[in-house]
Formats: sequence, C-alpha cells, structure tokens
Amino acid sequence: MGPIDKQTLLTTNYLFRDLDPGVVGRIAALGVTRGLSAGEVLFLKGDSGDALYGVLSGRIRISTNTPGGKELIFAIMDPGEVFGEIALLDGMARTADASAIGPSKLLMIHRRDFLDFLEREPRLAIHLLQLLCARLRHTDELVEDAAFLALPARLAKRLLSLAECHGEPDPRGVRVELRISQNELGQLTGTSRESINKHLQRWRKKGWVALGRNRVMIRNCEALQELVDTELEG
Amino acid sequence: MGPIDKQTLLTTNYLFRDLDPGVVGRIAALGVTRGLSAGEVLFLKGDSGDALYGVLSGRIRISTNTPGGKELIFAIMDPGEVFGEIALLDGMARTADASAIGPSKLLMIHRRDFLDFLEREPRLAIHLLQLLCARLRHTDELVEDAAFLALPARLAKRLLSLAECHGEPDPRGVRVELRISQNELGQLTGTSRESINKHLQRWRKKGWVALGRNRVMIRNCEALQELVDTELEG
DNA sequence: ACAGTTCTGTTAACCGGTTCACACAAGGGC
DNA sequence: GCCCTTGTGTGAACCGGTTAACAGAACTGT
Repeated sequence: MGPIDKQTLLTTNYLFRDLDPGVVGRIAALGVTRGLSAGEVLFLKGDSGDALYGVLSGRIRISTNTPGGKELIFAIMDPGEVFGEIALLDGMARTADASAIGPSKLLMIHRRDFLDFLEREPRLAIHLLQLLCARLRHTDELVEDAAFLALPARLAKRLLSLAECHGEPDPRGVRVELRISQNELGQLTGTSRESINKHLQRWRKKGWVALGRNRVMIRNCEALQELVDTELEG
Repeated sequence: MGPIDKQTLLTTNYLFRDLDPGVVGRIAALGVTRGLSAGEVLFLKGDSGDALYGVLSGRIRISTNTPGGKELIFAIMDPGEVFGEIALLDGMARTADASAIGPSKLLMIHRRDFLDFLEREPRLAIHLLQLLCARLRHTDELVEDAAFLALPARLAKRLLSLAECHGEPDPRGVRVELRISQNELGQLTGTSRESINKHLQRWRKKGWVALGRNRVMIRNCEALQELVDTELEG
C-alpha cells in the first residue's frame, strides 16, 4: 500500500464514494492534511473525538493499554482507510489510542464539518451505517476468536489476515512478507512475546514461515489456514 | 424488567423515540408480534437477516457456538431492547444465533418496511448510528477484557453488568439476585463451568455472594468492583 | 411418587501460557 | 567503528484453567 492523495482517498473510500460531486469538493476543501512523525500520538483513549481521519500515507496503530503496562493492538490502518468514527458520531470519549507507526500523513475532517455533511447527505449516513456494521462484524469475530481459538490458531489467523492487508510479495517469490515484530504479534493476539516466538519457531522448523528481525515471511498459507479450520471443528 | 407492549417499545426505545408520529403509527401497524416458546430458535448464525426485532416480553439469548460444542453468549436481550440490526443493515449473514431463554414475545419489523422508513427518516438513521456506536463500544470493551482481565476480574465485571440489566432486588433486602446458571456464566466469560464454580465458592466464603440453583445473589458489589479495578492497575 | 435430567460441588492430573532470567544478533546514532 | 537500544531465541519454575470423573441436590414430567 503506497501513499495516496486526498483526491484518491475521497473518491476511492467507500465512505465518500458516490456522494454528490459538490459535497466531495467541499470535503476536499475542508479536509486538512496533517503530518505525523514516527511514533507520534494522534489521540489517546478518553480524549474527546473532534475529528475523523483518513490515512494518506504511513500506517496508524489503533491500540489501548493498561496502567500495568500491557498493550493491545486493535487494528493497523493503511492508506485509504478511515478511522475515528465512533467518538465522532456519538460525541463521547475515544475508545482507543491512535499513533503513527512510521512517518504518516492523514486527512483530517473536523467534527462540525462532518456532521454538516451528514445532515445533508443521506447517502453518507447509509455509508456510515455500512462502515459501522463492518467494524462490528470484525470486532464480534475478535471476541469469538478469543473465546474459541487457542493461541496457535489465533496467531495463524492473525498472520493470514495481516498478510491480506499489509503483505508484500517476497522478493524471492515465496509467499508474503510482513513487517512486524514478535512483540507486536503478541499485542495483536493478547499473549506474550515468548509464546509467539515458541510457535513461530515450530512453524519455522516445519517450513511454514521464515523469520527475520521485524519480519515474518509466510511460505505456506494453506498449512496455517488448515490449522485454524481444524481447531474450529475439533 | 416485566413485559411491555408494542406502543411502549416504540415510544420508549431510543431507536424509535422522537420520530414523526405518523411514522411511529405506521411502524406500529407494520410491526408484527411473534411469540416464541422457551428455547425456541429465532435465527441462526449464517441466516440471511430479513427482520429487526424488539423484545416485548421474555429474554432472548444472542450466542454462537463451535462445531466442537463450545458456546459463547454475546448478550441477553431484555424487554425494551432491539437486536438483529447488523444483518438487516448490510444485507449479509446473521453474525450470531438468537433463541428465547423463556417464553417470549417479539416485535418484528421486516427488512423492506424498515429500509423504507430509513430512507425517509433521517432521524432514524442518526439513531441507528448511535445504536451501532454503542454496540461497538461494548464489543471493543469485551475484546479488551478478554486480553487484559484474568478470569476473576472478568467474572466479577460480568456479574456486575448483569446485575445492572437483569438484577432483581433480593426479597431479603440484600443486594441483587441473578437468574443464571454457572454454566451460562462460563459461556459469558469464555471459560469452563468448573472454574466459575471455584471462584464463586471463594467469594461465597468471603460473603460477597450467595449461591443457589440458577441463582447468584450479589451481597457486596463494592468488593467485586474493587477486584476489577485493582486488576486493571496492578 | 418415581425416574430422569439438570445443575452444583469437588478432586486430581495435565497442559499451556506467563514470568523471569539471560545470551546473543542486528541496526541506529554519534 | 563503537556503544546502546531493540528485537530474537531459549530454558526453568510457576500458576491457573482445562479435562475428566464422580457424588449428590434440586427440579421436571408423568
């Protein structure tokens, strides 16, 4: 996913697609771009939500943590994706932290402007309903996975879904390469780095994955998928 | 939560409140009541969602299960609550099963009728956005809890939230009484009945709860709440 | 009243993830 | 180049939940 521009985001993203040309023009005019340096915090859980964001370049980590130091990653937002809609719509506190993984650029639409569009554009409301439904389906699935799947299956599933969104074809032509640390994989699956390492090592010995610093290369998607499937049945 | 009638549901529930009187009248006319006997299945995960439901009397269990026989309860819907909106709105498969816990009556609004209202009533769309936001906040919290809280805290939190929604004041004046089996508590927290029993017994010996068949009486909300709080900090 | 079922209570063995501890490798900044 | 930080690899001890098994209590249907 390379960087995209304002116009591409507005005409490509489901949320804004099919809106009246005039409205898209005004959003383009009102939407401010905002740059973030690597690691910079955009907002924190509990902040009041006064804007909606679209990713133009870089990657944004949506996460939350305990006072005790544990951290959980909800999602990683790529260029073309939109986030921050919950707090924006219901006017309550942000449900998670958002921070830049690398240097990033965002399109920022202020609350008031957005709600203006929302009142006048019934189609925007419909699109938002679809977006929220998709989010809800995804989060429901996370809850299910946490309850039904043991760590190996959960990790395999996560790797496969990361591969779909963030995977880059490996230069040596063997499957997909992910740029992610084992620590972050732990935060994505709600377990410790050490456990992640243990399972990745097993899979490495079977030839299913190859490992490097901040790298996981998936060499056998089918094996991982099967691991997920058998756990759900047995 | 005793039984309520159609009119009460339509004028009380956030989803329908503040709509044009004419619209409410038409919904009341189109909304069909449907009775369910104890244990009867309303829909299953994967079904196509052709209706929205409101609970008039009884209680509906929203749950899902694995082929392997494990079951997870997402929510228990009381009179006055509305469910089934995700599949209705995005036209895709239902995300969970719905079945009656006891004999129940539902208000059923068919997809086509509902989408008609939705197009003509911008306020209904706004209300739906609010509903979906609330659902999303709740599910996000479930994911967090699964990752951050050990079983005792998760169980305590669940008991307290059940007490808020479904609790009946105990006849002997001591706190709240819940009608729920330890098996169901296991399905609500994603653990086994045996583990649930172990912790409930500990709490019983401390005087925090009293137990009976299909009964949990909470005698010390504060202690349970503190258990949740300390786990999040330490 | 009796039989069958559901739910509770309780144990021991097992297993998997956590925690703690440490060695080592790979980059990054100066 | 050299330190310093960040990430990987690995083992031992611990802990908590699961599984399996069983006894008895409480409700249901007939």
